[in-house]
Amino acid sequence: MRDVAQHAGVSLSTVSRVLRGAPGVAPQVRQRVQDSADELSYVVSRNASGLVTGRTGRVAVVAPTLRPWFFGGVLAGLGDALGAADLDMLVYQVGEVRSRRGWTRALPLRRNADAVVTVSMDLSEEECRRLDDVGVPMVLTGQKVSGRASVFIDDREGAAAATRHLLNLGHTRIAYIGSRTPEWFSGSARDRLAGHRAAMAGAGLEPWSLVRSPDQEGGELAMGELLSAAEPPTAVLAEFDGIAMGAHRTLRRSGVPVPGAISLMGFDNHDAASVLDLTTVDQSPYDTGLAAGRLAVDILAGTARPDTHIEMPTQIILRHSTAAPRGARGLSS
Amino acid sequence: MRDVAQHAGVSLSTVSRVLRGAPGVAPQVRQRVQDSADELSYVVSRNASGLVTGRTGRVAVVAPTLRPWFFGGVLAGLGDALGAADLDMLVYQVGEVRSRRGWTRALPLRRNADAVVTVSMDLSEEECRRLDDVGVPMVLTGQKVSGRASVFIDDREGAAAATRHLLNLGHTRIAYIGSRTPEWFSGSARDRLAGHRAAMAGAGLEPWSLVRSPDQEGGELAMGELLSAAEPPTAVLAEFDGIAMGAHRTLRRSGVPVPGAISLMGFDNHDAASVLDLTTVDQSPYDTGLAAGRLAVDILAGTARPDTHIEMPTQIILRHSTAAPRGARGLSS
DNA sequence: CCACAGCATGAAAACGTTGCCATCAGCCCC
DNA sequence: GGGGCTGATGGCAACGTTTTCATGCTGTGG
Repeated sequence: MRDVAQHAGVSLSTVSRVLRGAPGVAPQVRQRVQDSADELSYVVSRNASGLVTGRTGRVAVVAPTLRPWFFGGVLAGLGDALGAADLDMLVYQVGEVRSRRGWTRALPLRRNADAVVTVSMDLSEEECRRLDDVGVPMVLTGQKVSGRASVFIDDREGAAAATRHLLNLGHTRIAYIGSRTPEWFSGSARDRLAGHRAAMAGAGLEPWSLVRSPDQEGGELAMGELLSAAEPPTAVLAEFDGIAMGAHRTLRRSGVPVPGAISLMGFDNHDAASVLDLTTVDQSPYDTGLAAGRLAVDILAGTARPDTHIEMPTQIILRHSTAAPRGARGLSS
Repeated sequence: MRDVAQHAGVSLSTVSRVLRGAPGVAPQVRQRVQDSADELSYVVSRNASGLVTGRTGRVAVVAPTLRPWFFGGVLAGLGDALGAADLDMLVYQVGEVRSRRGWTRALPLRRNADAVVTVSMDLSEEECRRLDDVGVPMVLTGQKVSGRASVFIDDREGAAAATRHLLNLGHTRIAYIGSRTPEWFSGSARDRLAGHRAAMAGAGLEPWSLVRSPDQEGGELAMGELLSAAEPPTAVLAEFDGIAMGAHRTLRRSGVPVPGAISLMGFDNHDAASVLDLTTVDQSPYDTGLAAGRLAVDILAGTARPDTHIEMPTQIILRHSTAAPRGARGLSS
């Protein structure tokens, strides 16, 4: 910066003003400084400016993992929203050791980010409070916590709608394949199961749910089990597309026609759902990320309240993996 | 930090030494300072320390987009590798406007990151040179540029091996579906096509390749075209799994059995490839990211040369979408 | 018993910016 | 024509660290 000042023949203060776009600089001088900066291809160090302003120009994004397709979409949305506000995006993967190191890892954020966005972290109340200690605004995605900025979908209603779709087609023997890890039953897994159960209860039917590992294999195994039941289901709703894909695989291998003998439905609208012609509940991770990013920006700007809740829409995507059960003549009503 | 010093009853210097793990502090004092820091849940500001050391503790990751599954894997690997070295990961999406803003966006990195990792950016020589101006070490992934640290797979050989697999099964009418956007023919697209052509030439066969848009739809359309040829192919190799999935969809809709009538092969081992039982060429984006992250760390530490090349392995994953053509009795030899 | 080495510790400068205050010039109005 | 106002500009302290250098203390060898 000193070099630029010298090159333009002005003081440090003036260069700083120009580069910050602050007022109080003659247009002519402003231009000259701008040119000098460009010529020396100079950019301000966020480090130094952050030191004095207290703002870092960075937003931390915390996710349990980055591998699944879902997170790429969210990150893309976040990146676009934050980039538009000239904020940089710091990405942290806290991994499965969250219970032990989770809050420790949160600390490095302390004065190194202006805001924190969590992605599908499924934080407990206590963890939320611990993050509050970091002292920066926080936006949660994938979960809804009262009093805190959240961007989420209505998992409960999504699963209920999916179930109603199957019910309306005339199915009565409907099974649900859910997931949980040995130590973790995620909030969205809980909500989807609850939504399914509520819809079943609404139709006066007994729920029939299996819980397996949250991956394709879980779906494969669960479907195998369902196929060997005394009276197999005529429709299956999976907690998410990955499970549905596993189930689909078992069905294909067993020669069970979909939707001929069994209707299959997923949740999330995974990239590959269209390949399998899988009926599913669509949600857009990109839009979720975009909304969360914008919310973070607005909270920082003071134009949004730090307890804003944004519900993202879900929508049933009808493809060809669901149909009326054999022998039915249409809507059950 | 001052608070910690006061709390522990020592000077700022000592606190700094302890927190940096620098030698020259009595074990007893070290412990006391550590405890104070923990109690006040204090962490150093990377901003301030970077200001004086010149190191930012951050590595910038630049990708054209973050949406596709591939990038999530790379980011996960990078995050793990960088996190292990206590480096933070800054993620930038430069988008499709790369031609215009590409080098402009590179500038903000100037003194805000210790190293730059590009992911599948397919940089030209000139763009590389422009990035050199940033003045920090740079690691390229998804492309091989001599004289610069690169992590890549051998796309050419992967495609050649895939082609040989089909040849060995006895196929002779093999089509290749490649991709390009109106303005962009990526390096890996070029290499895979070249590898396929070389293998075909090695077998004394004429290549038969189509080029479409780089998505499922491109695959669907191309497959439609192939099916209406005078003599359709008995095997199809797609540049990547997304295209193969599109092709698979067309085949399914047309009632063409796979691999009964047509063998289909992809590239990349997409999450969903296993669902379709698609034979494909495996590469691990996670491992690529991990290797690139470690390489960046090593270059920063001075233990790796900044022109190191790392070739990641590819491997053919045999599933059930490829088989000998009808009427063949086995290996062609 | 003295000199000196070696180690633990503290003091202060420096890093690159911003923000406040002072200065200065030009202008308007009385 | 002078006083006060406005707007442009420069000087300087401060931000929170690291790093260098100085200082004091302890133990050791001559």
